[in-house]
Amino acid sequence: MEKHSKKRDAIYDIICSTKSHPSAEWVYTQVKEIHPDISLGTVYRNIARFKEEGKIITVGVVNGQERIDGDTSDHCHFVCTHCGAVIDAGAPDVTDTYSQVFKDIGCTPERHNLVFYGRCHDCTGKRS
Amino acid sequence: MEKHSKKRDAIYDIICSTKSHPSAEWVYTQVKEIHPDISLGTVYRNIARFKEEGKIITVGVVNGQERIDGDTSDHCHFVCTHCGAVIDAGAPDVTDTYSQVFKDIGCTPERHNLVFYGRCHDCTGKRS
DNA sequence: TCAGTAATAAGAACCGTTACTGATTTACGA
DNA sequence: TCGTAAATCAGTAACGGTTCTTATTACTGA
Repeated sequence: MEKHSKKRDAIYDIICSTKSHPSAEWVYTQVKEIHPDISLGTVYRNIARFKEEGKIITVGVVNGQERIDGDTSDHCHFVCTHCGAVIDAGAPDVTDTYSQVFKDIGCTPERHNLVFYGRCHDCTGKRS
Repeated sequence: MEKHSKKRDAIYDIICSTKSHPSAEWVYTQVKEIHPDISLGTVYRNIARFKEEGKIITVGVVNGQERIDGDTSDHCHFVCTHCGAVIDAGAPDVTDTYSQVFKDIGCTPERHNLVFYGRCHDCTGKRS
């Protein structure tokens, strides 16, 4: 019997309504506009729950903060090393390429994460 | 003019002499056997330096700890979600596949990181 | 030897995240 | 619409990996 929670729904809605691949902190500030009494712990707790339920995925850690994605479809990401933006970058099909490799080392891959690093469109050409 | 440092050399040697893709903590305990007065801060500082110099790369964050690799050649990794082991998994050739994607979104990738997750050979079939 | 500079040890500070506790909200049957 | 139990939450303390600070030490060239 899964109980519903307005705050949990709000957290999930905000995660799914953005393509910015947000951090917990960002989600927290956004939910706070709707539920000013929300706690950062609630955001973390529900993000962990969504991950366990497979409703969201983690993109990776950028500048020490974990970034999440409400889009669980098979796709990879581009991380700007200058401004920290995380951008969708299409769907890979690399698993087949590596099937023999994993047979050799006896590993059973369940998922993978392909991340490119570089400068995003806005940061290309910037000085510092 | 790069100055000589026995401890820095020891840190680098240990990183390069293992294929375990260690954490800073692991490197610290290893260097401590040679230099008992080594400081954890020194390990972190020199790891950061090696990264800047391009002498090592970071594999990713496993269980909250950053894992590094002295092998800077083009290859990807397998992370065991059960025991946390990081294993080399051959060389990818995915950049070409994505060249058009990056033209579309205007990003200039410099490097990438492909990580597979699952159970390693030893952990396949284990219960908990 | 000496001055100047880089590297270091020790530990405090930092910061994202997690755990805990008591209060509040939710689902659901009466 | 109530009452009740379980789920959820706010607030906050604690945790742990990493970074920063400061005093000290080691190295280099003169």
